[in-house]
Amino acid sequence: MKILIVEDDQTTQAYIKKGFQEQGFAVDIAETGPDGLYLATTGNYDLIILDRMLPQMDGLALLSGLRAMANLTPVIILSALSHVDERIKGLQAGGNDYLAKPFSFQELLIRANNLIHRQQPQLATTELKVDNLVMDLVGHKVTRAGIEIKLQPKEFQLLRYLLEHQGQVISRTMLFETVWEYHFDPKTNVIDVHVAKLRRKLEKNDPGPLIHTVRGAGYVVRAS
Amino acid sequence: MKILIVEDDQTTQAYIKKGFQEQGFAVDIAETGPDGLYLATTGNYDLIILDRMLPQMDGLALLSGLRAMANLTPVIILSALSHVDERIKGLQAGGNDYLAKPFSFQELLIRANNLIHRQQPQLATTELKVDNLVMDLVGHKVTRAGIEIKLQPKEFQLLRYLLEHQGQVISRTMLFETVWEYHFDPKTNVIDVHVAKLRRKLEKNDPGPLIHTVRGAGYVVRAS
DNA sequence: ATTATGCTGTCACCGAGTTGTCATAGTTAT
DNA sequence: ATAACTATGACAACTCGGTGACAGCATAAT
Repeated sequence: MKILIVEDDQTTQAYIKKGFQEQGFAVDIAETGPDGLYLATTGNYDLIILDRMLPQMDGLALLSGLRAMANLTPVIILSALSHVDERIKGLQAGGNDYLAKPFSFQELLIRANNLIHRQQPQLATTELKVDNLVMDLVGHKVTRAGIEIKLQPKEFQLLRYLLEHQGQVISRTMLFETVWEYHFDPKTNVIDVHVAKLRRKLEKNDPGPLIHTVRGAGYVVRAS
Repeated sequence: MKILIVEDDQTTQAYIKKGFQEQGFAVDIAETGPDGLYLATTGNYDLIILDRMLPQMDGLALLSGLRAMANLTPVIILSALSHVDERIKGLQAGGNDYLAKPFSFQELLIRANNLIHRQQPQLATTELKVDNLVMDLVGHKVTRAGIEIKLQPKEFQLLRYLLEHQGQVISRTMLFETVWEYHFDPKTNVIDVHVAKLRRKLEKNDPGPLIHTVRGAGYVVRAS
């Protein structure tokens, strides 16, 4: 995945760049409108993040130009101008989304992923740990105290998500969204069932519980 | 934090409601446009989530009506119509954000938090404190002077609400509305009972009282 | 094509954990 | 002193999560 950031402010630029790189994106930068337009038309990007106010050229002019060339790369507009009229102008110029500054990187990332149609950002991590449990994401292997534990795919995904958020209580809603990709309440106890199976496997050789139930809220993974 | 969901589809409605409740929001529901408008104008909400297509009344009509009454509560519009023109219409009618269905709850939550905590995006609180008591909302853990205190779900909710309003006297009516979701006078002393249990747990290791009774009015949390 | 195997989800039941009721005791204000 | 309000212990009712058995599906092997 390759994205282009068109932004003259050094701080913002660095902030976004670093964030996306950590998520495994290839990032190019343009600091001026003309540079941006040139790269955008030649670079074959999956996404363009465009600052509204640029030296030499308004971001929206760049965008209009790009669309005039029938280039349909998704564009997220960043701007300090958050008023409705401005947002409308941004969308009318061909922007796919409009984010007012200051924004959180997490939000930008979600919107970016939405536009790229990517489900799960690539994580930089290759191993997840808690207590004596190790999850090797690359080798798809889980071991506890050195003993390998065979997990089924769903169990693996589930454990992965819980480990990625260890210490946080994860609600069933969150699990349905991310692991099952259900975007409604399915009125079922699949999660409970899978958690039960996971627990049995994880606690077979070492009875220390890792997945804790938080009644009325969800589950947490933590060492204690 | 109190939000209103105006949505006729039962599934979506239940899904969003549950999700927000898990995050500690108080949630009201309206299924029709007129109901929604009535609640929206009288309920003093922090956020309204509005379905675009409602029986009897277009969601946008509701929104226009609301804005015409100078009500500025942030509104997120949900809609199956994702085309730019539709999004523009939504923003023009006074919407603060526009989310196309199907959407993920996490995205909705982020946008909701952004609108509610506009001044400091993404710094939604994750910890509440008073004196030597710390409530970790993400990990669902409560500690006093470093010692963990185990709370039952209702006790947790109750304490959370009190801490979110520390220094303010909270009436039983308010607690019934937000923590118990009773919208009438239930003629019971559940609250007293739960406060008593809470106090016992909180004061087990450090007798300094945190929850103070205000005779005839309710309870306050403060350090002294 | 048929069979075998393994994975995922459904369901019903059980029991632990949680919550509310009530009776009684204690406290405060007038 | 009395009335109104609040605290609390014991218990009953209920709710939610855990679990085993099984069904449906997909994939791989024959």
